[in-house]
Amino acid sequence: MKRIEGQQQLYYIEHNTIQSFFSFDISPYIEVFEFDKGDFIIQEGAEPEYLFYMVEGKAKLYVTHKNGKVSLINFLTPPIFMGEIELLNEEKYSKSIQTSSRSICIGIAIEKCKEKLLADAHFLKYLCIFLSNKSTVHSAKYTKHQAYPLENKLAEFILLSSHHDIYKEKHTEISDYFGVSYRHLLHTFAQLADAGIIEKTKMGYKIKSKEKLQALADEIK
Amino acid sequence: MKRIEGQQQLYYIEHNTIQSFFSFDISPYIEVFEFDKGDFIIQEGAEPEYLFYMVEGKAKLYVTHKNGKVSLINFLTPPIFMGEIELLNEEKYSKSIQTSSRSICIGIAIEKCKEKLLADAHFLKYLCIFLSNKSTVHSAKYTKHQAYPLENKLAEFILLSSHHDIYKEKHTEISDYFGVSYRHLLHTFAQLADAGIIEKTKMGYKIKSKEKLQALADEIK
DNA sequence: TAAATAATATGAGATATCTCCTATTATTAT
DNA sequence: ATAATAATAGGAGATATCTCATATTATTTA
Repeated sequence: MKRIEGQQQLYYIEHNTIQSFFSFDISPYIEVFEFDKGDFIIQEGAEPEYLFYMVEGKAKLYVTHKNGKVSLINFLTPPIFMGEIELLNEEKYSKSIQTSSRSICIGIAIEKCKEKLLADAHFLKYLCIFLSNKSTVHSAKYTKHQAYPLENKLAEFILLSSHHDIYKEKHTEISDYFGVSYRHLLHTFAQLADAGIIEKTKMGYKIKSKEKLQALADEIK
Repeated sequence: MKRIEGQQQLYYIEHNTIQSFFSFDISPYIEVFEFDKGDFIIQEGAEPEYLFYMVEGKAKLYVTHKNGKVSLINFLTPPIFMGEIELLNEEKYSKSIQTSSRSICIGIAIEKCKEKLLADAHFLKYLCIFLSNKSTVHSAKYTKHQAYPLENKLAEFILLSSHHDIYKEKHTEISDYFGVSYRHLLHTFAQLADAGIIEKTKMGYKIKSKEKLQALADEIK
């Protein structure tokens, strides 16, 4: 992680709509950070210092369980706020956020302007909408995940994350995301391949029948 | 469902802190409703009319899946806002809320004061905190549920919902809540009974070993 | 460039959970 | 009070998913 300053810092601030969320001048309170691939933006248990707004890159939200199991809760893509929960409550970070590619985040120093933020109706309204959407998406995902077997959820996911009919995500990551074992994920891929719906190639999995994949995905609400 | 008016209406308004969430006089916009056991406060697909604040009673939040399966997402207990998501976004209700006992809700007519609400920093701050807590709880529940077998989650639930070491919830409801089949829930109860941890009586299940139950629950993060 | 680490792959057997079926007992509505 | 409906109960067999073990192949790091 490193601070970005000067000309480059200005670039990121001006090319993003960060100011539009606030009704006061936010510039005195912001810093721009660059995170390398694999860096942690936020670490479970650490003291919150910044409200982050990711403008470039890709990250993953994790939680660690007592039994050592790690759950990948979500993929985070810009533009997105991170650490807003800790802004609202006096708590340490309860989850980790790790980049999966080089990322740029605008950081708003919490200590310096928490009070201003929490009195700004414009910002709060935006934050409410953000939180409520998050809650909707989350709740949909949750009910889905408990009501359908992996085959259906995977079909939906393959359709969403493939490019030009090629799927090439990391199995280790995706098994975490779905909260299933690596082994079972592979089983399910093999199952889809056996049914002639996808095919394994050097490049990744090739979608052979979008219709059948869609039919499986459509069984989900 | 029936409107409560006059003296009784005043009672409910004054004995609750509803005014404290707003920085303007909310009284012109509110009505008090009484719902009988089993009534729907909110129905999936209906047009949002009120932001509800439940002050008495008990309710359940449901979603219906395409495949007909119904998931009990949560138990709602006062004081709690309901329909706040639909206040923030232009959407129909996406879930149903059904009372499980006679309930009293204060309803705030959305149409009449949506704009005032969304400009009130005091209310918005409270709503942000409410939404963020909801999100935290929800996310904890979600990751828990996908990382542990029913036995552990049930142990935790029995400890939480028993009174004087007697557990007596409806199996049908609880199997929905955990998103498992009724059959499997019974299996798991039988399993705990076989292990001598609980015992079935006419009154409900009696906890024989709080320690063992706690040990099972403690395996969860 | 060798060694270490992470990701992929697959077999075998165990466990958690599901569906379908069939009875019995409470509760609710006519 | 009777019929209808909802809740409880448990058997049997299927399926989804897990754990553990073991190789092979990429990718990263010293």
